[in-house]
Amino acid sequence: MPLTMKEKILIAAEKRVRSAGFTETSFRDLANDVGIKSASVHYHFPTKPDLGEALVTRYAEQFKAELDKIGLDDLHAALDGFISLYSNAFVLNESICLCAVMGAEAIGLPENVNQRTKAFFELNKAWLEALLVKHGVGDGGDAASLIVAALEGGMIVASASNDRSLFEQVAKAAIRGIGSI
Amino acid sequence: MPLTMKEKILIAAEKRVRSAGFTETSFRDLANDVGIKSASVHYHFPTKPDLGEALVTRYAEQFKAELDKIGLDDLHAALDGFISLYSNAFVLNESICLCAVMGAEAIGLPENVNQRTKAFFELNKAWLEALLVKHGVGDGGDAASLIVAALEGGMIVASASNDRSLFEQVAKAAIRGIGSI
DNA sequence: TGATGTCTATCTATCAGTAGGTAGGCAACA
DNA sequence: TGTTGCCTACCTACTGATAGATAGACATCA
Repeated sequence: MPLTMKEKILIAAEKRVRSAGFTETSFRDLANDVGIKSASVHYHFPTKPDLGEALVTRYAEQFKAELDKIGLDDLHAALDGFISLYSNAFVLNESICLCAVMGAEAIGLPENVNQRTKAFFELNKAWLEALLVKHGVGDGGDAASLIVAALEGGMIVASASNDRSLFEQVAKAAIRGIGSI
Repeated sequence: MPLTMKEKILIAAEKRVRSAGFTETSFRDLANDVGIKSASVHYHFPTKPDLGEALVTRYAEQFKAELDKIGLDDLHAALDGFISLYSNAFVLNESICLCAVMGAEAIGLPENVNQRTKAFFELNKAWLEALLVKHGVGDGGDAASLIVAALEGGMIVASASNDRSLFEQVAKAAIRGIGSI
């Protein structure tokens, strides 16, 4: 089945938002990307908050699908898999996690978008916490929060510094610190 | 000595950028904030990259001045002082760390701004690393990177979630994890 | 079968508002 | 007199959003 126009717009929007931010992403740019006019983008997403909400919802769903593929039996393999998801989401000079961008812009963003962003972070923490509890490591909650925050923050520091190794350093340190938290 | 107009503009700009982002901050808004016209703002900061660079430079200098006030002899007191700086920088629904915002927008920002943002992160890591080394804790570098990333990321997650306690949870977990990293 | 109505997805054209930036003038002050 | 700091007035480009039209698909009904 070929992509629907709605899906094409979301793909283009994700790319732009993850590299330039939500506010900097315009309906005209997206229209150009997919080969229609900006008025037609408004047909699919009446307002910008509508677009933002759909974008984060879709991102979280895809992320969840990837999480569900990770086996939980081997603690270290699972943690490696988790970090790989973040690592793949971070391409130097191209993109960082959609929700890191949305989170940083949060204060000026519509409430419906922030709610979806919050849900993304909760999804991640819940998955991690379940994994840690299953293996009797840490107290669960705190370690999970720390890891998610460190990975998101690590992406931002590494992106601003134009140095991918900074993200990898943070990711490794986060894993190594587990158990003592 | 009363504030110079340049200083007033920087204060207004910092407030706006930290709550709404750099791209969303306009010369007109700033002019309005300080009671002059936008053309006059251009007199002090010819272009937007000029403004951004001055903004981050000033922020880093002020942060460094605060860091220098923290005594290094007591490890835990020093860590508490460090985290307080971040904690004070984070006011729910009002502002997060300037460099968290700049870092998240980094890909679409002028290079001179990114360089200053990078310098801010390096400043923080160097201070932390020196503290940890002095007390023979951790291997220094990795733990310092993890803490900075976690604090920046913690602010973003907490801001998007509209829940300040998330930041505090991350901050505590980051400190507790020290030594094992 | 053919006419009628409705829905989808797009178009053109336009709106008011705002963006960053510039030219040139004016007044205070060293 | 020259510099500083601000002004008015303007420019071009772009923003999100809307109105109104249209072509084609499909379904209902005489």
